[in-house]
Amino acid sequence: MQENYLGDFLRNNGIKPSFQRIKIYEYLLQNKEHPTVETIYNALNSQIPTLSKTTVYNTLKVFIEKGIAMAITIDDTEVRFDADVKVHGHFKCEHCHKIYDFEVDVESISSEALKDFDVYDQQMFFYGVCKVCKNNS
Amino acid sequence: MQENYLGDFLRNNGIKPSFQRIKIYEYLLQNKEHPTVETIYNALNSQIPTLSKTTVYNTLKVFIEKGIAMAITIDDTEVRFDADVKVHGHFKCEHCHKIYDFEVDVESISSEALKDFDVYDQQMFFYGVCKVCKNNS
DNA sequence: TATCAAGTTGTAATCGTTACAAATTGAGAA
DNA sequence: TTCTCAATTTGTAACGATTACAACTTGATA
Repeated sequence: MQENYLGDFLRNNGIKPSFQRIKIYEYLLQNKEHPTVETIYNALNSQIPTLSKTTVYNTLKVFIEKGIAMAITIDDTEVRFDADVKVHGHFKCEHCHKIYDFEVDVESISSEALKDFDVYDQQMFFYGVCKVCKNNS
Repeated sequence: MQENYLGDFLRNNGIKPSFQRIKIYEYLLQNKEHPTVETIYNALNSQIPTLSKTTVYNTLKVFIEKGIAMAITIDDTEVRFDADVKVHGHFKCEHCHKIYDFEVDVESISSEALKDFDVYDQQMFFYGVCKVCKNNS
């Protein structure tokens, strides 16, 4: 998890490993609660005082293009980001607003109706009340 | 599909059936390609010259609260709307930008990880290239 | 050390959405 | 019918996340 390792990882994915890019990717790896641009920017601004929010936007865009991160639009007022790019579902608790990951059996979803379609990406967003909030009410 | 029928339907769902609300709901029923606010507004503005875009926003919000429509945020640059509120998936073709509905076996998705969660809503967004665009390239 | 492309930064612009106050509508009461 | 009041509609202004853009900085290479 050192910067060398991250630098190599970025390079292997066709991304020139600048200091900002390494730090942003490192943040995504260490903070799996699907942070927003705002959250990432605020968290890193203390380490990188010159950081620009535009850089955060640019960098996440590069990560997504290169396939090492993905955007989670589970809430239409904010875009969140996730360094876990394997197919999995997201559950948003409407009470505590926390977002949970959950496993999905990909095969079982692929519908007969899509058999002649090329599917490159899948997003599954569930909404409701999580176990913790259910028990506390 | 007359206005009387729609009026009763809205009333039965706790929505006072104004002229604007009937027309907007009627539009959703007749145009199943998941229109945006902009599209709905432009389409109805000729029939209802005094229509305000705010009314379209307000009305769709009411429809969603009362459960007779849902928002489709398959693309983070535009919110689309659908009067079909039963659980189903949406596929967006990145080539022609058309959005297809597809059936989903709800039971097969509900994950073990969510067994103690209350799930009120489910969205499934798939992205790729549709059959038509595949064959044309 | 010079060069130049790539990356970063800050500001301004964009645009979908929401807030808000005024105008309109419509149902029930008098 | 006319009055009243709450609900609905309307238009404008404000908001805020994101993007455009131009200037500045960085770092690899010659």
